[in-house]
Amino acid sequence: MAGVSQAAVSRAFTPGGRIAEATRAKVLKAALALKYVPNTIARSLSTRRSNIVAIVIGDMENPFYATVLALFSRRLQEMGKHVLLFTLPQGGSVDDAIGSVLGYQIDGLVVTAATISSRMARLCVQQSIPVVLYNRHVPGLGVNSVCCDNVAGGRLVAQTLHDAGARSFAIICGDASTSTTRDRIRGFTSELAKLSVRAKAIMEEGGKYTYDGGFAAALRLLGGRNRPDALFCLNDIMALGALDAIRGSLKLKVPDDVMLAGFDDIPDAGRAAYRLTTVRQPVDEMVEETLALLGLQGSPPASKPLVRRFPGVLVMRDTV
Amino acid sequence: MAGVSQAAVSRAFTPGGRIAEATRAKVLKAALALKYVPNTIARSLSTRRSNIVAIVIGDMENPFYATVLALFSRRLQEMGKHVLLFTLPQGGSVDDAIGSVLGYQIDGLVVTAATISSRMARLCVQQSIPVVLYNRHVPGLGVNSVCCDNVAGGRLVAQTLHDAGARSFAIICGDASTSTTRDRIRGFTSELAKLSVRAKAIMEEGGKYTYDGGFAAALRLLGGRNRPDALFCLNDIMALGALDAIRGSLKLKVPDDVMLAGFDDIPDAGRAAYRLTTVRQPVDEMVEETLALLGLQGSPPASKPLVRRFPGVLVMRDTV
DNA sequence: CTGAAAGCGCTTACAG
DNA sequence: CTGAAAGCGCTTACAG
Repeated sequence: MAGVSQAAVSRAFTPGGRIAEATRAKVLKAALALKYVPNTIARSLSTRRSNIVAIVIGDMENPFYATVLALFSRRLQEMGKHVLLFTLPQGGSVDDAIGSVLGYQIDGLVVTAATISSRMARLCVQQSIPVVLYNRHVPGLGVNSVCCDNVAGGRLVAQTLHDAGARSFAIICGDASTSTTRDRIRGFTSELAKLSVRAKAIMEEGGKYTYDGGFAAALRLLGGRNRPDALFCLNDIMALGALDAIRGSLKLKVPDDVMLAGFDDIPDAGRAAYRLTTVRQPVDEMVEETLALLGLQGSPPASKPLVRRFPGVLVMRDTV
Repeated sequence: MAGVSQAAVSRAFTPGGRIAEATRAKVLKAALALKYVPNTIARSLSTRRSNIVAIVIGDMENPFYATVLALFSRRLQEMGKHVLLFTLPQGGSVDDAIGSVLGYQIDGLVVTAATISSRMARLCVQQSIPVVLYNRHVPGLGVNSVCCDNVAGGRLVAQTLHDAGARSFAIICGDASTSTTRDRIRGFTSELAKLSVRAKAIMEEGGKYTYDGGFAAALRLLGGRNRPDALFCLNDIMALGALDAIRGSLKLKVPDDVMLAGFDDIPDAGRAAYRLTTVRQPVDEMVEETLALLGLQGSPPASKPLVRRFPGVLVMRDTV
């Protein structure tokens, strides 16, 4: 209809393509009339780049990751990338979800609230797909990591609680196999050790990193006698559950009867109903760094696997 | 390496492909050794199906849509589909986001918390891409809709509030141009009219469908004299904001000083800190119906645009 | 600036 | 059950 070659049409749709303005105009006009839309799939096959970044989210129930997803999505779209989303069933394996995605010639892979097997990591490296683990670090996996400095965050909480007068403590934790869990606990307990709090004065309960888990853990921890002065919830969503249990079911006062701190700083945490003292993760910077490691910010993707840690900042509110 | 043709390899990777088990085994073994993964892009080009469903989310800040997204994502993955995610910048146009996606030969498009232009709708129809508007209805657009029965939901709230003794009312609403907004208001006011509440006894304030908007609207509505007996917040996230404003800033008691109801039933609504009376949307059924309309549930996609409305159910909690 | 042609990596009638 | 070959709809050196 425009009377030009296939190559010319291709150039007309390529930003910066070597084509006369007049020709481009003709092509675009015809395209409009014909409602022609270039086939992205064919383009990808030809160029060997899909313009797709895959994001795996391990825990969509946690508002923290919903926020992170929204951020990634917005930035990636601004950069002209498309995002392929994978959510994991509770305890589901990333490998299953990802296996199929390797065929997409994706430009990058970000994995949050989950890890990948070393086999999968090797496959990605081999296909030279840059991958970054967001909020998790697995030494020796050979992929990039972007994390909050969880050890330092744990220390911060310990200091804060101790400064506020707490001398006996409990931790409500989640999946103990993750680096996130271990690092936050380590920072917390090692700092308390420095402050000469004996390890046996620190209880521990599992809260599954969920609201309900935090709720139940608080009940177990504070229901009997021998109540600790302060609770460190390893993430905010568990802290909300704990707070609701403490105030609603246990009828205790926070921070008078028991103090409590979380980690993440999700939107809920700052609201009047909770006003949770917590450690804020600098998510904006962390997202940007992730994009950089993916090679999406001008500079090429890291050749050696890098791990970036960002300091969290303590947000003082009303639960300590 | 397996000593077979390209066609045989293809068949080996096709579930139900006509190939001898022994041959398939040979191919798979070689593939493993070579770390070969079939190129999905090429496959799509060849079959003209991408196995991709695109989801557009207008408002990722609202936990309700995060929940909906999680549901869609899970179900779609179970069905072997991949999901391409588009999030809209505040007030951003779907058309921009979607324009590029038409090239993906997607199997379907679901649009939530947003609408598409009639031009875009026509393009989709023309490319025979099934589209369903989730939680929105635009008469004459020519695409499917899956909605909560918002008019009936509004009525339900009106009855509930009136039964509880309220005689003067206020609505905290969002974007007035959406069907969702109009329908909920219409149901609410028409039911009140039946109960002989005069329209002028119903105030209205904008809350932008956000927490902060609801918070500010509650302040405006209840800050002065002439306080209404009850508030209908058109969605839950605004209701949470309103509740926090009422209890935290205005120091009023709910439901004694003022009653309040929301819409959606997001996870927060049921928690001890809020215990919000609201209308629950039957999201599971709505998601399944959406998938069915997309032609993903065995039956083919609807040939005529359909609109499905699902009744919401009133969840009585502590704010009425 | 423009076009002819090869090639991206699959799938799938068609024969055998 | 298996293979040779055409075709999916683009892009991109290569010539001109």
